[in-house]
Amino acid sequence: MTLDNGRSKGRAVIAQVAQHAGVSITTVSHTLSGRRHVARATRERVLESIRELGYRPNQLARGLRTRQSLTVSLIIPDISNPFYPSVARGIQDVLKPHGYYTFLSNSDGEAASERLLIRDSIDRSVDGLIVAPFELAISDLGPLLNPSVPIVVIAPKAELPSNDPLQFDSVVTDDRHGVAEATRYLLRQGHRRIAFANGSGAPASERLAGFADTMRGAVGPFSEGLIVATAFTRQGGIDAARILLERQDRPSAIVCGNDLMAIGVLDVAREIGLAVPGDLAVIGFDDIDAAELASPALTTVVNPAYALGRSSAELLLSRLVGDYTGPAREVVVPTSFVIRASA
Amino acid sequence: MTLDNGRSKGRAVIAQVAQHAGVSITTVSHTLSGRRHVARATRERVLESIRELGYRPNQLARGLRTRQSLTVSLIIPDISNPFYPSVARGIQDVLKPHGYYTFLSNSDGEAASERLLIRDSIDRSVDGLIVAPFELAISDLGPLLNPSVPIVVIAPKAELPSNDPLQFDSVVTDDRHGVAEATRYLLRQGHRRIAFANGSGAPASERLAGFADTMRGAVGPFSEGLIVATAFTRQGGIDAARILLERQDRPSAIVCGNDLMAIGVLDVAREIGLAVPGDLAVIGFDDIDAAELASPALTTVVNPAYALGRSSAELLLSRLVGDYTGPAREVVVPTSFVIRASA
DNA sequence: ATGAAAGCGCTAACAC
DNA sequence: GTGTTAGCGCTTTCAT
Repeated sequence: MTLDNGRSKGRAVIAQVAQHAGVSITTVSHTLSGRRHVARATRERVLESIRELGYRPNQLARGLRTRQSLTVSLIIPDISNPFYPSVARGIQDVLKPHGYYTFLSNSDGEAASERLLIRDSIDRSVDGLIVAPFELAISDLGPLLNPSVPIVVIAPKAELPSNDPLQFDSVVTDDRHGVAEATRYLLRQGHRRIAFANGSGAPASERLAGFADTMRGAVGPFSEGLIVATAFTRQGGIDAARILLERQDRPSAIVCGNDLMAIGVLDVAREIGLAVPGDLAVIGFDDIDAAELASPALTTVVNPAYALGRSSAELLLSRLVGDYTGPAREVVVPTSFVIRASA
Repeated sequence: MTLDNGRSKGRAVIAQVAQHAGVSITTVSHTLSGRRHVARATRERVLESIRELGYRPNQLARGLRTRQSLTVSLIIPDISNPFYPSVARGIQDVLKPHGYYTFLSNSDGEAASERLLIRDSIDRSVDGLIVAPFELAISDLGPLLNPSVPIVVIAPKAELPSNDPLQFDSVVTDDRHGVAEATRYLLRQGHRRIAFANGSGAPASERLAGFADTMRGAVGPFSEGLIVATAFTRQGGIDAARILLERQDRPSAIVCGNDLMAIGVLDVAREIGLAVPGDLAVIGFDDIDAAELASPALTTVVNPAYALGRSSAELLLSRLVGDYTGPAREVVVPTSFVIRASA
């Protein structure tokens, strides 16, 4: 017998429903999908069988057949970094209502890992990808995307050579502008010896540029020693602060690559007895929840994580549901600047 | 022609590899899986074809056939709640090395949503589930799990009627004990009017019990008014504090259902000019990153999120790889108590 | 208004 | 050591 009917245990499959209702598999399929008319009486009967058997369609099988898995993959550096949960939430809030499930993977910012995760995701037939690359250059993405699955990248607004066109949909924040605004604020307060505590990876360069551009414009060439790069973590901030604050001519203000680093800077300021903002002004980036909680509360550039998530998902969705097939788009999500107590 | 060969675009499939290498599909499959010996020369040829065509097996098809999707579903209330990212990270850190991908879904703590997500996950043929139920009672899970897919629940240690046995693998924290410890600490400091600001949902009852038990033991029956239940959020803490601190005989200490609430309590203490811990001692629960950052830094019960994640994934994994098929297990992850500045 | 049958891309008996 | 073939559970031509 070809049909494993009467399998009393386990999930019912479509063939059992068909037999139970006395119709063909095709008819069951169509009463479910509504893609073809089914006589009222037949439909009722099928529906009743479905209920009785507790039938639920197997999405794997469906996906194999339709080439649509209703699945999306989100690849970020680390969900433990408080910036990303909101991004993830924003994405899911727009995707879930459309029936998409989301794979979440942490790349730890390693290029090899990012590459692997993209490949693996595609192997799993995801319908789309949202990637926040950290080490991987955007130009590296192309070759990985052989079968053209839509991807949107979340990144700092890139200073891309204007000759090569946008390759992928992307949602970007104007990190450069955000840091510039923060730096100008400090300048206006009269600070002149301002340092920049940077992390590494994708977000680092634009943030640095925003700082360096502004400083050069205002005070001319400035000491290289005022720029130090560690990591985008609290410890990174601690390390950077130790270096910066040991200088004989220590800075009166430090702009940080992100809030986590700023919190680290606050740690060492407290440790060595520097009053913030009296002796040292500190500015962060991101505006994670903890920024407001730090003492003093962090003055920071807000990186709208949730909005970033939503926008990227909307971009992706427009391709998934097929109402957009045009060239790559870039949506810029504006940053803003929030003045609290640390500067 | 049955075989869609020469499809110059898109992904190569196994049949193309087979043809290119001049072998059968079976042989390709076996050189990949290693589940049957393939002559060295043949294998080399196949491998070369695979490389040349850039072939990658379709995991959906594989999953359909093998009934193993290498996929796990994680259902939590909200990834934006700072407690959960570490849980998620812990899970992924143990699952990913074994090839499992993780679906992440937010239930927002609604029973209907939790139920739906479990069903949908199963429809997608996940190999296992990890659920942190908020509204859904554990006993509600049974019916949803018709085809026995392994599930592990992350929950506060339940006071289950000792007659009915454990139904599912679970990893629990001894919330009751944790809160009791915190309460005893306050008692030892001489506090007598101690209030409890609770949230709602699964974690609420055990935490309350830990408080109430201890209080009754120490000071006898105490005013019901000292217990208020709002929500496990910062705003919930604010609401609770307003109620509690308006009393003519306001408490000298408040134990909170979680850190977010404690932070909210701190907000109103500051607002109405109460010194913490001088005028009011505050204790939280969870020890999220922000707890240390709050001012004053929160004295709190540490709920080891990352360990919870790891343990639950290990429990699940033991069933997935099939070396455990016994009865449901419960692993208790101990809480600890960290004394900082708020109490 | 409904069915038969082909096949999505793969694995695994069952041959030889 | 390798190939043939029958599915996994579904959707979708193509018939009638």
